[in-house]
Amino acid sequence: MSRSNRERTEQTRQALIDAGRRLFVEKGYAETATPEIVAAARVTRGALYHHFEDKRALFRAVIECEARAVTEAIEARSAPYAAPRAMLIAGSSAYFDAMMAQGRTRLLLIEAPAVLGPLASAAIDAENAEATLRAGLAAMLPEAGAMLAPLTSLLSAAFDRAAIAIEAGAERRHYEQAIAVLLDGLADHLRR
Amino acid sequence: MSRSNRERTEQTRQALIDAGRRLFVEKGYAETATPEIVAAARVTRGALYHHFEDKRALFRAVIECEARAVTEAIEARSAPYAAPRAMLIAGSSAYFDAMMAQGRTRLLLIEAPAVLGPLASAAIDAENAEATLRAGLAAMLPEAGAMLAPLTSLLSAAFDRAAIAIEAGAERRHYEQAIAVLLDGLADHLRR
DNA sequence: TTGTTTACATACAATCTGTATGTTTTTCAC
DNA sequence: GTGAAAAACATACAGATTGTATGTAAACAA
Repeated sequence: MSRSNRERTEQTRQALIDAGRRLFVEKGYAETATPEIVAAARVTRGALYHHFEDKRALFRAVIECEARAVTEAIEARSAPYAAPRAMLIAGSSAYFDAMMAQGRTRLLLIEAPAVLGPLASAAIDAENAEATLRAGLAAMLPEAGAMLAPLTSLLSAAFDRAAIAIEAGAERRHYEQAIAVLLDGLADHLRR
Repeated sequence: MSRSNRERTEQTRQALIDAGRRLFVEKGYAETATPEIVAAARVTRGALYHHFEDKRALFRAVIECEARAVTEAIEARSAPYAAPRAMLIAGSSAYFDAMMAQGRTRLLLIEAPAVLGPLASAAIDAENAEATLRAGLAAMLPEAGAMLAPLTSLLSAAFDRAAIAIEAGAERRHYEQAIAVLLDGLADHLRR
């Protein structure tokens, strides 16, 4: 059975990304060795280094994949709503759901900033989940003005921390309430 | 010149912590090799592994040192005030000042969670800077009730993100304003 | 069909980590 | 003060890892 080059590449890359994801989640980036990854993906290290510049590049591919998945989940669930506040509530709920996928908080919020650097990691976030939040806040808080960007950033951090806490076993309801209080307080306060 | 064992230990440990700090800040934990650290500290690897169980233990010592320094700075600057809100404002300003020490955001907020794990890292925070914040919030928001812990956690995350953004070049004033708005909104909102 | 490019496979060099095993100072009991 | 014991290193080593260099086979293009 002969595969075209495009097929081979696609399948090999995907196998590496899948295996990498599993192992990075399970043991973290630093403790996962490339021989282990390629064994799980049923390829050789030669294939890995042919398709990715180095181990970090594979990790980056995994991260971009995950970030995209989260964004899509959020947008799908907040799209049905028109009112800014309803969109934000639905979006935040979708965010928490999406982040419950095995190990996502670890990958996106803990490992990625350390491995890719805070700037690269922030850039990936900014063009994904954070973009949705920013749009929602802009609609809900037209009076925010120059503070929109900082507020988006701070609230995004709050969401992230909540996701980590929930994954660590905290009561999700409490954190969703706290987020809602934060948002409503903001809306109240800026409206004067 | 003969040193007592206590002196020897103290000096060697400190030299390792200082050198480690410098290199971990400069190149990150993963890219810093122990031969490099001991060379900078003018000791041998034998000394390193005599005083610390492994490379991670040295890193943990560095982190605990930094976290303590931040806490002390915050407490020193918020102690003079009595009113909760004034304490929080002074404390947050002190926090940003303290976090401007070269590389502290990288060490405490980026590397530590990845190297020590989010739980260990959170535990260190909880008994340091976050404890002060929690006390301040409890005084400022007596009606928070069961939401005090989650709110503390979320606001702490906001502070951290702000520190990272400021280190990355963002306008500090904007972020301090945004934090103030968040806090005041919270106070407003919970007061009904 | 044949030359070239792509997609791997294998072998290798350079490091790095933690450990095991020496050696030299302190310390402590007498 | 001295000798034993423990602490504080120093050195050597085993195992493992990363990225690269080089070799091969399969697809593609002319």
